[in-house]
Amino acid sequence: MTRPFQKVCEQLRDAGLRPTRQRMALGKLLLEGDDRHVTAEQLHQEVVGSGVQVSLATVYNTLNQFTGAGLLKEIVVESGRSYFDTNINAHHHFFCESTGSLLDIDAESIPLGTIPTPPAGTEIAGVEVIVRLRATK
Amino acid sequence: MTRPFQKVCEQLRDAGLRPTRQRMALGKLLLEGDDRHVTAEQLHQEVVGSGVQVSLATVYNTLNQFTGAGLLKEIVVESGRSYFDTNINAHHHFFCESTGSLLDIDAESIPLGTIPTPPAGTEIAGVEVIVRLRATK
DNA sequence: CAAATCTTTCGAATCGTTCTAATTTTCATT
DNA sequence: AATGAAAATTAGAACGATTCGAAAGATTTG
Repeated sequence: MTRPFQKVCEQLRDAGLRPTRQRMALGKLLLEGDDRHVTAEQLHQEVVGSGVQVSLATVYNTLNQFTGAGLLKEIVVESGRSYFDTNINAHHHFFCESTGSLLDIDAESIPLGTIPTPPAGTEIAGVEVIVRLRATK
Repeated sequence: MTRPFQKVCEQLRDAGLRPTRQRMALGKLLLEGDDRHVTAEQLHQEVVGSGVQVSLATVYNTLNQFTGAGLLKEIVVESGRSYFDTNINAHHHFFCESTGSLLDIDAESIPLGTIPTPPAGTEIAGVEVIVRLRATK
């Protein structure tokens, strides 16, 4: 690849987001490479550690914009803390409360029967399974 | 029933919690009657409205103690807000993001296949399914 | 019934996150 | 390349949900 970050740049443009330095830096961390689960705080430390000056507010803004654009998924497993998942395919999670770590489970690994009909006036937006783990003694 | 709140009182004692005025007031609201989904803030307004002076901190403490004792289940569906469910049987939820309302789904209504084996050193503490709803236009 | 201990309580502090308003950057047009 | 307008970034304040620590209260023991 001659232009290594062209893909990230295009993803941003396609989402209607200008490829600013800050967004590119975050995009490189999030949109390339393996699937990850990050918190805003973690990501902020990481991007600053990589030498790019980005405020925490911008990290939050960007995570929310990426999520709105469908580039990320927000995962809520603990009150008071959000995780963002770079795997945007339908899938589920193991969540270990003692370590705070998330692990993907392929959607096919947990076959779901028919979901009951939702209340009138609503439709299903998504189904997520959280398998909570505890450490064995 | 001659002593209407004896049952609540016993539940508290069985859980190793002293039946204080505040806990009894909250217990009456939560442990009798139909299944409910409450936030700490909602419950606080309700108990104060019923004429019993209880601080919000005590509502939080009590909700956490009840949850620890298995009298309640904590449901996390939105970052920054916890719901507490008086239905402690295994079951799942519809969650409507636009109204913030939770609705129980019986465990049997969503048959789950075999759950993948959890990572070494951990065991499954619980499996919860959240069916996210959006309003139909 | 006083001392010692353990529990409960609530105001204040803390946490993660969002808002605000001023500054800086980006980008289309010249 | 310079211009201007729109969009993005920032530090810090503000916010809501939750937890903490010191003090008050209850219970047990001698």
